[in-house]
Amino acid sequence: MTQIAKLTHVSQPTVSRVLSGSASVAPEIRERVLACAREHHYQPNALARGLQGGRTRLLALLVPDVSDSFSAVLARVAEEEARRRGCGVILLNTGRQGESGPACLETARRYRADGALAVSPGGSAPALPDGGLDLPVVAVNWRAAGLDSVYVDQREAGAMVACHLAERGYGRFLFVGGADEAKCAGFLQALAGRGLGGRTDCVPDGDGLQATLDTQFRRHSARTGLFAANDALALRVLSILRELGVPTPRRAGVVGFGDDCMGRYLSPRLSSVAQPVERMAQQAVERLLYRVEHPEGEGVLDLVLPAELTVRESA
Amino acid sequence: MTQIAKLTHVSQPTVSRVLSGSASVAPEIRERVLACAREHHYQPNALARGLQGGRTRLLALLVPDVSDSFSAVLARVAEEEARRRGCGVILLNTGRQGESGPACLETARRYRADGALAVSPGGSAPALPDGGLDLPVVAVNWRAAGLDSVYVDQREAGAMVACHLAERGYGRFLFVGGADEAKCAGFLQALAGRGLGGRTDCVPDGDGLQATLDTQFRRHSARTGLFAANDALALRVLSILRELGVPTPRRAGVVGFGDDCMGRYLSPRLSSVAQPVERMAQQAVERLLYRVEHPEGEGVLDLVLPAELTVRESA
DNA sequence: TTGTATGCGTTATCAA
DNA sequence: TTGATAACGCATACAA
Repeated sequence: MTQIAKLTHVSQPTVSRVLSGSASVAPEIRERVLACAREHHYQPNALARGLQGGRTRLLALLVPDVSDSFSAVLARVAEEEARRRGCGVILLNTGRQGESGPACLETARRYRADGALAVSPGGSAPALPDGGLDLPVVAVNWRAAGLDSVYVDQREAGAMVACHLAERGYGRFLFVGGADEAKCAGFLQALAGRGLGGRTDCVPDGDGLQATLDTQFRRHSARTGLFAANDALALRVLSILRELGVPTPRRAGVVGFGDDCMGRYLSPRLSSVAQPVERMAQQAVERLLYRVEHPEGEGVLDLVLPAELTVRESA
Repeated sequence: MTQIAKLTHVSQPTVSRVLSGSASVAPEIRERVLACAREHHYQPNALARGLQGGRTRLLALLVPDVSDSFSAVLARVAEEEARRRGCGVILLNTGRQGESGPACLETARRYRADGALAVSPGGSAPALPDGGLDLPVVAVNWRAAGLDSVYVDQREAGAMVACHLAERGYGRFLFVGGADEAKCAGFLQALAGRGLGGRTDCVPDGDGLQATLDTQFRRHSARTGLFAANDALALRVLSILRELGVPTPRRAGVVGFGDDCMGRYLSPRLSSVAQPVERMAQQAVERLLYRVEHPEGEGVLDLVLPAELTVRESA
């Protein structure tokens, strides 16, 4: 700006006023300054702006691992939306167990991010520090007490899957994944509600999965509906069932979660719970920026978006 | 720092010297300052640092779309590596055709990023501006003339696939994807080199894919080897072949690229070209930081990493 | 409508 | 070893 000021024979603040449009400037001066700025490819220094004003127009995106497909889509949409609104996004991987969470938050704070979008590892644990946050945070895909949250109700999603499988005539049910997940609870609860509680089981992900499923299918002859915690896991399950010679969906029905593994091109085409990731990302960014602009706003957003069960062939 | 200076009865520059370790300070003062800084959860202001020194310790990551699996993995590894070295990463989606490239670069420049990692849309087109860059850039996954580049040789990968398919006894060959891609050229060239040039064809991705493949398999009875430009496309191809009743891998062999769609859990398990994404990311970050620290360094890095063909059942 | 002066939080340069 | 002072690029308060 100082450069441009000299070249156009005005003061630096005047250049600032022209470029930021913060005050009215004589038309001829305005033109002269704008022309000069363009000619010299002037780009405002966001660091200086952030230092002077309180606002950096930088948003932190905290995800356990961007390379999982939910986070990846979230990252794309959130960044695009943020950029559309003049903000930059600083990406931070907190680790699958949230182990790098503290280090990530430190980084976000060093750059004085105006706010943060936070996806929780495991979909429910915090990964946020003990002390109160000193910047606005919107929780994405989990419900954080006292924090704005945008998420789908995984309990309900689990229940939805349970109903679907029950209606399809499966008489036994397996949840594949962490027993502590909300969708597992919803799944089991809904089945119990239908008097099917005794016919359910929960099998953990891991190397022993094939053996576990083998045992299950040897022991029980009933048609079994399986709900996998995510699509990648659902693929493994399908693969295992194939090896075990269990016909799908006749003997075993499989439903995935996330609808992100190209399910419609598999064989059998994978039924899966689809989440409105794009909408979550947009809503989260919108809310975050609202918070940034209205620091003393009250009330906590609790936005529950609906998941949809995409029924294909696998169940 | 000014705060801490007052509380510890020293000057602000002394606090700076303690916290940045840039000069020696009397042990007792050092301890006092450090204790005070910890107590008050002091975090250095990266904006001020960036403004004063020339370095922001901010890296820009330019990808066409973080939600494609290559970019997603790259983003994770690059960010982790960057953070390990004290740098933040600002994420920018340039668009599948690179349409937002200019806007992204502007953003990167506004934040005075020390350098950028750039993945090209389409794997070969630039997405970089006409004028010379004013910041160090490392091209990832494509070879950029005059720029440090880290990539796998897609021509060679294509040739590798061609050899594999030929050896497996396929007598006709199809590349599915953009005919302008390097791997397509390598694929066709290798086949021509084996005297099989007349038995090849290139079919574009798109809605007409099923019809095109149908025609191909009606017209030619030879066993056909197909090479898909990426794994997602390979899945579609497998799905189409299934509908067409073409047995895989007997009548048609399919090889994907990227090895990212859980190929080992499909049926048939997908053979695919695996890329060393992690190594590319690490090497790229390392080189970029080297450039940042040695601005006048000469020579251009041209690091070609080997791709590997993971042979499974589909071909 | 414009210019002068000041401050944002750091690091660097100089003296003491 | 320490402190006073300036500078980075910008926005704002105030005066003209």
